[in-house]
Amino acid sequence: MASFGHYIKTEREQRNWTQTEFGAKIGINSSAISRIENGTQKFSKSKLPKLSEIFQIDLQKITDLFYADKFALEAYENHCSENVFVVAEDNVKYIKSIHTKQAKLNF
Amino acid sequence: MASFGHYIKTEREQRNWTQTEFGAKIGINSSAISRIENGTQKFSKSKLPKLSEIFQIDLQKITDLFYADKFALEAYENHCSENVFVVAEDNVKYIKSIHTKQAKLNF
DNA sequence: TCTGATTTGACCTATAATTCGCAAATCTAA
DNA sequence: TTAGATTTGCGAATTATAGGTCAAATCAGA
Repeated sequence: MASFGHYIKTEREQRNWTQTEFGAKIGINSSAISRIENGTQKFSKSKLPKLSEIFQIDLQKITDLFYADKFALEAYENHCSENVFVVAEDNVKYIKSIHTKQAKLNF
Repeated sequence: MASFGHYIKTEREQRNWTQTEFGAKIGINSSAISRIENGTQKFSKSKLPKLSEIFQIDLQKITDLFYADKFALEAYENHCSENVFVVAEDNVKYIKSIHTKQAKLNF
C-alpha cells in the first residue's frame, strides 16, 4: 500500500467519480482533493467519518490506514529508528493499563 | 516506560536539577516544564537536539522515545486498532523503497 | 512551621502549520 | 482542436500549539 492519498484516489476512481464530484460529496474543493491525492496536502482527520460514509468502508479500517500513513511519514521524516513502532506499541499498552487501573479505582 | 514527560522528569531528577534550573538550560519557563513533565503540554520537537545535548543522551534514542510516545498517544486517542503500527512499519519500508528507487533514477 | 519546589488555572501571544479557494496552467481523450 | 479533468502557484484565512505570565494552591523536606 502506498499513501492514504493514493488510497483515496483508487477508491474514488473505482467509483468513477471526478475529483470535483468527490469533493462536492465530502465538502472540499477539487484542487484540495488533487493535493490530497498527491500527498501535498493532508486529509483532515475530522472528515474521516464522512469519508467512511461516502466510501461505505468501515471507519476502523479507514482510521487505521489514515494513522498508519501519518505515523509512517512522520517517522521517516524525523529519522526515527526501526524499532520506534515497537516502542510505541508498548506505550499504548501502558496507556491502556493505566486507564483501566484508574477506571477500577473509581469504584 | 511511561511517557516522554515522565522520562524527562526522571532524567532531570537524576541530575538533581530543579525544574527552574532545567528550564533555564533548555530555555523554557518552569511552569511549562511542570506541564511537560505531567503531560499537560507537549515538548516541542525543535528542542530535541538541545535536550540531547543537555542530558548527554544519544539524539537517536531521544528522538525514538519522543515519537514513540507521540504515536502511542495519538493512536490511543483516535481509537486505532492494534495493528496500526504494523501497517505503519510496512508503510515506512514502502516510503524508503520509493526513495531509494528515485535516488537510483537520478543517475 | 518555614521554605523552596512543584502543580495548576486562567488568560494571552507569537508562530508555525495547514487548509482551501481562485485562477491559471497543464494534461488527456474524443 | 476542444472540453473536461487534473495539477499547481499564490495568497488568504483558519487552526493548532508551544510557551509566557502571574497568581494561587499544594507538596515535601529540614
